Amino acid sequence: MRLSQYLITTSKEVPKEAKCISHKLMLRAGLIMRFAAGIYSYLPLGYRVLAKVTSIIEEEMNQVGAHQLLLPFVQPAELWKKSGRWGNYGEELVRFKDRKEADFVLGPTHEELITQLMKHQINSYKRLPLTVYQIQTKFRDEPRPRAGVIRTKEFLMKDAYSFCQSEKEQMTIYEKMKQAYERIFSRCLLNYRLVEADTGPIGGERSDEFIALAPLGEDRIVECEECEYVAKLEKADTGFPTSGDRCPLCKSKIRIKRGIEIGHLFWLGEKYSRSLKATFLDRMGKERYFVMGSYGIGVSRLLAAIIEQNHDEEGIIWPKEIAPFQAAIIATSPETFKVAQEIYLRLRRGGLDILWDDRDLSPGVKFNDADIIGIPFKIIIGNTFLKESKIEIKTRREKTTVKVKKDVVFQKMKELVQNAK
RNA sequence: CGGGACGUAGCGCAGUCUGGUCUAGCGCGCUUGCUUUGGGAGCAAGAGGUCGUGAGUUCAAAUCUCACCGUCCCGACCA
Repeated sequence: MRLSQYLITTSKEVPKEAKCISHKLMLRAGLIMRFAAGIYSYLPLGYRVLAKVTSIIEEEMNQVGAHQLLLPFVQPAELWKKSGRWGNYGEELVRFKDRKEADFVLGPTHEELITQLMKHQINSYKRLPLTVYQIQTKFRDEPRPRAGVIRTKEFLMKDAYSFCQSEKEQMTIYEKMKQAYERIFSRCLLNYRLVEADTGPIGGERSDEFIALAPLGEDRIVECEECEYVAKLEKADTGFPTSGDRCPLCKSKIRIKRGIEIGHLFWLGEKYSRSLKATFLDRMGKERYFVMGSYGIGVSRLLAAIIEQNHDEEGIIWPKEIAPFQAAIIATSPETFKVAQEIYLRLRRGGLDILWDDRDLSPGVKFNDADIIGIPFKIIIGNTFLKESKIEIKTRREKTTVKVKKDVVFQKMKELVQNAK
């Protein structure tokens, strides 16, 4: 991509609305723009990052045999009345009437719809177990959106639903999904904890949450300094502990930490299949309710969590799998413009995703832009090239530099990208 | 929804207390030209504002009063 032809607007100054690091950096790097409280659009650069995260999630979901589909965002209220959530989901549920005065909701989650879908699609145990997922915009009319993209009214979510014939089968899926989540969050370079949680308005019998550690997080967890013990603050075995209290398991000191909820697993059991009368015929020809699970990842929120844990003074430091571009090419003098172009074309032909900063600006501006955006490598063609015929490659995260000859830049870049975090 | 802060150019701010000097100013960014080119360059010339909205007080309102709208923070609530 030629930067001069791309929609990128970075900023030295921070809009005063932003208080937390990820929000500031997302605005400064020009990833998002706010239209109302908790309502954001993603600019091309932000969308690229969102797409990278999305594709990691898709890979891992497909890996565990989940099938991607797309449910409607606008949902008939009828199903919500059947499940009982029309009455008890609360004001977060946006309701409206169409021109014929029929009730609808904007989907905050999709248990009702997917259950209804499966009720019609599956009627034999031979087709089970089955897991499906979608990546889609959700709407929840939050009383107080906050911290940029961490709590918004409209957000991108991956929601998966599993349908099984028994609790035992459901347990297997639940575990597989948990492992898939662990791989997803590791690929995002997130430091997270897995804790048991409340089921909330989704309901069901148990739930587990993935919490990315971050000081601005809304969730509090209790963690032992020595042993494995970790729990949500409100579910801790010792009432309402404070830092320095004793671990209920090993009596060492515990710590309170804050974090952002990035993923949630729900053991739904028959909650929705019963209320929507979704059944299949088992081996004995007997009608049975599906045993269900649902599994969410806040995709847009993930970006904020990743930035909270991967940044420095200069800006974002994207993990290589998430970076909008793998490298930025920067020519620091007019004489090296042609060489930069040549390298850009070479690397692009080789399949690397490159941002060529071909703007007529001073080098400092280009360095700073590449840094705030968080591009993992800067390929610098300037004085060093004119003097030593060498091209420099600087690593964003480790801040190291290597110098290479022009004709091996592609090879070296492939190697660096391969080994990068 | 309770408590607090804020709203002046695309962004960051000054001016508001004590009304007139404001035909509203500064920095960044933007446009044009020339010079520059290794960590946010220099000079020159420019463009850009219903001072959140509405009503009121006054000879006179960015400035005072009231109402409303919007934004952010803390809390409650929630994924």
